Amino acid sequence: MAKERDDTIASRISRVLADRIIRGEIAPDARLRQDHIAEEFGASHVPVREAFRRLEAQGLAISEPRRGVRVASFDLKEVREVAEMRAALESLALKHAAQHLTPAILDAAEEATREGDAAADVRAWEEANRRFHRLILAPCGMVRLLASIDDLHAASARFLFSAWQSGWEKRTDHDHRAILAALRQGRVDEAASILQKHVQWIGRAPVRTPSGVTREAFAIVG
Amino acid sequence: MAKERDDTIASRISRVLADRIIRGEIAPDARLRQDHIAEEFGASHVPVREAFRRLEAQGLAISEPRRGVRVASFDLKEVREVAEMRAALESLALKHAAQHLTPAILDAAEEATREGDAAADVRAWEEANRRFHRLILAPCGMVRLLASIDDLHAASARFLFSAWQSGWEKRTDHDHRAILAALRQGRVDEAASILQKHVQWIGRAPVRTPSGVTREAFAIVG
DNA sequence: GATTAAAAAATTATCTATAATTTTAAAAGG
DNA sequence: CCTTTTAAAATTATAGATAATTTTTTAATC
Repeated sequence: MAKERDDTIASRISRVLADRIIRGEIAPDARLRQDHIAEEFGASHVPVREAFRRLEAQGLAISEPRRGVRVASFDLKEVREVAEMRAALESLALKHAAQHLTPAILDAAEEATREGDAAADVRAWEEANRRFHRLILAPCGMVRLLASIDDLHAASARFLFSAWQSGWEKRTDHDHRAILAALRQGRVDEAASILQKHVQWIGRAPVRTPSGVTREAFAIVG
Repeated sequence: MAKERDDTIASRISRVLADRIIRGEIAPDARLRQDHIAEEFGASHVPVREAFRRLEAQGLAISEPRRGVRVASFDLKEVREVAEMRAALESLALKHAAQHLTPAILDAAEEATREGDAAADVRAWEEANRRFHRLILAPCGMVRLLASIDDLHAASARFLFSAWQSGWEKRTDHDHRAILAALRQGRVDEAASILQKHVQWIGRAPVRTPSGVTREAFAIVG
């Protein structure tokens, strides 16, 4: 088994912290204390601080000089912002990816859609959904664009896990199928157009806060 | 004058290095040696390493574990990629900014256009051009989107300075004026459409390499 | 009892020092 | 003379220590 990756301690810490923030294990506005994290990972704070800079760049943490780092908070406005950015960038990526899509890739994407439909919880659905998008977009081969889209997907997942802490109901993803159908027939613009609307669909879910109040939470569900 | 900003040594170093990379003072693929940089700034390598992580996130540097950091190289493909990303994101920003644009802002943008037309060298033109774009886009108030656009502008500037090391010729920016005219008349979609084509316009310039060979360089000139 | 002031504790930002790795230079062999 | 091997220098990555700042706690005052 691959025990040691060729990566640094800092990148490992940033990956684990990013994951925790996305999954909501660390709450928005919670402080990220470098010494505590360093101790947990059996490292010094130097790599921890480097990890912080990366989380900052990904929009997952906010750093204030001399006052430390805290988990970035978010609101409906930012959910909308991420949705629109995803719509713009993913449709761009799809237009370039289209010509490189093979039947095998489209089949894999269809399989991912089926897995998403069958998913029993949010986490499984998110994984399958992200895989679908990655599959049809990656062939564009635009490194920078794909990196930006990945960061936006991380933000999306965070919104989603925050809104649907529990109670996921299965549903058939008609958009994904319509996108695949259009791509199979070479109707690229139509596929991009469906994708654009698809990722802008914002779902609502009731959320019980610790204080017992029930408020409404929003998230991108595409 | 403001002697000390409320920011950290790491952010100061990252800003200075970013500037140098953008201006082409440090060549693509050149190694960034942490101890040397630390010494130059009278600091230790801890803040230097933090600065590296930020440059990495901005796409200005590439880090390979245990092998150090080097200035990111780029090619025509990436110039195109950045142009397309800018087209997608800037038109999105403009659509949202439009409703918040005031006559004062549009006048300031027109002034920036005039300054760009009158610019004697690339650097002055780039500064004015970036100001124009910032002015008409910032009112969208979408923090994340604007941050992404800023990073893309940095990349654009780098391409530009690399291509036009010398020999800038003045030209009247008809696109900027057409965009302003459309915005003044409330024709937002038309303005966004012109902007979209505008930033995808890729200019060509002959460049003499150190070895004496003359090749063609490409850059976004919008 | 709430508010302000002072002291203590915790935390950040940075530097100096050390081990591990990579790059460069030199030497040996074909 | 070119290739491979070995040794030296440079460089990265990390740890441990220290000064400065912020936060928390405790005490004092209104």
